[in-house]
Amino acid sequence: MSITGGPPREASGKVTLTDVARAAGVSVATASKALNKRTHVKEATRLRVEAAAASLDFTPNYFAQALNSSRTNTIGMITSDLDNRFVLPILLGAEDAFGSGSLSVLLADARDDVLREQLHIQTLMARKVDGLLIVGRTTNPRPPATFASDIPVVYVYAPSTDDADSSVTPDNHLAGRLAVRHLVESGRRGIALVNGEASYAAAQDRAAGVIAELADHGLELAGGRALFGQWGEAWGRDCARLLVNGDPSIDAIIAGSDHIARGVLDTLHDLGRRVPHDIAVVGFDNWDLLVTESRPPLTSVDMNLQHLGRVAAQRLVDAIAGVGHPGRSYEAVHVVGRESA
Amino acid sequence: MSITGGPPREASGKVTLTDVARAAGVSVATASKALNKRTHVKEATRLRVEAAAASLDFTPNYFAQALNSSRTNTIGMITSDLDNRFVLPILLGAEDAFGSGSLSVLLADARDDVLREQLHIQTLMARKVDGLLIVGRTTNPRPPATFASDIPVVYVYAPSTDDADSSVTPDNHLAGRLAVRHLVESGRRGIALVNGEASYAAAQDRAAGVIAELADHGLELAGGRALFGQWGEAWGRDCARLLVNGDPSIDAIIAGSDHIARGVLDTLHDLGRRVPHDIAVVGFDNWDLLVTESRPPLTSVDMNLQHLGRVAAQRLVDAIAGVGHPGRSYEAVHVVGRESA
DNA sequence: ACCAAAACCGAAACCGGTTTCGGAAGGACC
DNA sequence: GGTCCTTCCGAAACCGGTTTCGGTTTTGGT
Repeated sequence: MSITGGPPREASGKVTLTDVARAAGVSVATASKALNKRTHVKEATRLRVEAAAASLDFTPNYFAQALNSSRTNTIGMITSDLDNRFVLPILLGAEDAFGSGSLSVLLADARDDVLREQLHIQTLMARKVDGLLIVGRTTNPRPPATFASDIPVVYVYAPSTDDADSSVTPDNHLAGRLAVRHLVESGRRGIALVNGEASYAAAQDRAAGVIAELADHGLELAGGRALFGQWGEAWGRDCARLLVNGDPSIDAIIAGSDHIARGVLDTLHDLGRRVPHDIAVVGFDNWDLLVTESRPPLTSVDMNLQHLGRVAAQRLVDAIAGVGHPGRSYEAVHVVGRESA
Repeated sequence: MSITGGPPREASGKVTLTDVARAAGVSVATASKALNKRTHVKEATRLRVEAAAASLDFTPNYFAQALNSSRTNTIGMITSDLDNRFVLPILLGAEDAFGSGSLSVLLADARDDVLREQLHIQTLMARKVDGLLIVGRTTNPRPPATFASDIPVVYVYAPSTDDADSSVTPDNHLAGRLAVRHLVESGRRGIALVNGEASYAAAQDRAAGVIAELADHGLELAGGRALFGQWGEAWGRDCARLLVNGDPSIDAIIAGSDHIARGVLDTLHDLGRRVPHDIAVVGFDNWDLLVTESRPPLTSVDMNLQHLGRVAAQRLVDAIAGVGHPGRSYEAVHVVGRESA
C-alpha cells in the first residue's frame, strides 16, 4: 500500500469506516468503538475519530449495521384502507411519535384484503421490522394477523379479537355518554339518536353509551330506540323529518356522525326549527370541514384520532423495549362545544 | 466437522443460505447462483437447491443482500402535510403502483417544515432508498429539495420550481376549461366564478382556465372577474347571495371547490332558486362525501388524484431504471356529471 | 479412445460494519 | 528496577449473502 495518506477524497460517493480509521490513525475496530461510545477508549482518541468522521462526513452504512444487531429501527405500518379519512390522523399521530425517535416507518396498504395483508406482512418480515402497527378501517374487532415471528404488534382503531394482543381503539361508549351528558347538562330531556349503520361497532357502542348515560339520568331515548340507518346526509335529513314531525317533545338530536348531523341540520333549517333554541344537535368525529362552517357550527365529539395514533406508536415502542401492554385500551374522547348544542 | 448431516432444524428462527447449501449438498456459492438464476447451473442442481430452500422455508437476509448490490428496492415518500385530504388518494395510487412491483415505501411526514424535510431526507438517504417521491400540500410550485446524492426524485402535486426536475401535478387550467365547457354545452351563458384563496396556484390556474375557455366561446365572466376568497362554505354562501341578487343574468356558478359549492347550493336553496333549472352549479375535487348527497348531487371536476399518484410512482420507477422524464407533466382531469349541472 | 471446448461447481474475497480477545503501553507500588 | 494491574488498542472472526476466478467434470467431435 502507498504511504501517502492523501487528503480526504471528494467526500461524495461512499466514505467508509475504514476511511475514517485511516484518517484518524487508528484501526477500524477502535473507530467503531469510539463512534459508538463503547468500552474505554481514551477520550483523546475518541475525539480524534469523531473529528475525522465529521470532516469526511461519514455516515455508517445502515445495512452493514443492521446485518449484525437484530435491531433495524424500522417499524411496519399496515393500513386496511388508505382511502379512509379516519386513518390519516392516526397515521399522522403514529408517524409523529415514531419520527421523533429515530424510527422509520414502512407503509403498506392491504386494500382491506386478507391475502394482500398476508403478503405485505411477509415483505415487512423480510425487512426485519422491529414491530408492526396494524390500522383497521372500522372499529369492528378483527381476527389477529398470523405470521411466523414474535415481533410485537399493536392494533389500532380495529382491535384484535384476541385479548392477548395489544389493541388501541377509541372509546365509543364514552363518546355516546359524553354526547348525552353535554345535552343533559344544558337542560335537554327529549333526546333522540339518528345512528349510522348497525353493522358498525362504532354505531353500536355509541348507542349503548347514549342509552346507558340516559338511564343514569332517569331518561330514555326519545322514540324508544336508536335509529340505525346509513352514514350519510340523506339518512340524517329523512330521519330528522320523521322525528321532528312525529314527536314534539324532542329537544335534542344526537347524530351518529357529523355527516349525518349535517343532514339533520338541513332538515331543521327547512322546517324552521331553530338550532339550538328549539332543538340541539350533536355529531361525532368533529371533522373540521363539516362542523366549523355548518349553520350553526356543530357541537361534536372528537375521537382524538391523532392521539390514538400516538398512543399506539408509544405502545409499540414500549413493546419493542420489552414492556408490553396486552389487552385493549379504550382511549378517551372529548366534546367540542360549538353553537349547535 | 461431524459427518451427520442431521435433519432440518426446527425451521423457525433463522435459516441461512449455508443451511440450504448443506441440505442440497452444494456450496453456498452454487446455492446463491441457483436461487438467483445466475450463470449456468445445471437444471438438476438448481431444482435440488430450490427444493431445499423451500423445505427449510429460507428467506434471504434482506440486509446481507442490500449490503452488496446498491439496489434496496425501497423508495422514500415525503409528505408535506399528512393531515391533508388531498394526499391520501395520491398516497394510495403511489403505494398501489409500487406495491404491485416489490418496492417497499418508507413514509415520512415533514409537517410542512423545511428543516424537518431536510432531516427526513437525510434519514432516507442513510437507508439508501432507490428514489424519492415528494408530495406537496398545494399545487403551488416549491423550491427543489437539496441533498448530496443523485437518486431520482419526483415531485407530486406541488411541482418543483426547477424545470429540470420531474414533477407531476393536476391540470388545473384544464379543470377550469372543462367546467366551462360542460356548462356552455348545456346552454349556459351567464357564468360566474366563486373562487378560493388567491394565494393558491390551484385557484389561479382554474380561474385562468375558466376565462380562457369562456373567451373561446366569445363569453366573459359574469361580474367581470373571478371572486377570490376563502375555501370554505361560508364564502360560498355569502358570495352566491351577492351574485344572484346583483346580476339576474347569471345562470351558472362555478365554485372553486366542492366545499364552496356546498355553500353556494345552500344559498340558492334558501333563496328559492332551483338547481339546475334556474342556476347550474359546478364544483372542483369531486369529493364523495360532499357531492353525492348534496341537494341536488353536485357536478364536479375530478382531479384524478389517485391516477396522479400512480403516474408519479411510475415515473419514479422509470427514472430508477434509467429513463427519466424531466419537466412538469400536467395530468388530465375530468368532469363527473350529476344533477346540479 | 482422445482432446479441446463448454459447462458446472466451490474456495475465497468482499460488502461495511461490530465484537471478541489477546497483547502492548503506561502507571502504581514495593 | 521489577512485578502486577489497568487501560487502550488492533488483528481477526463474524453477520449473510454475492461475485470472481480457477479447477474439475462433461460433452462433442473425430
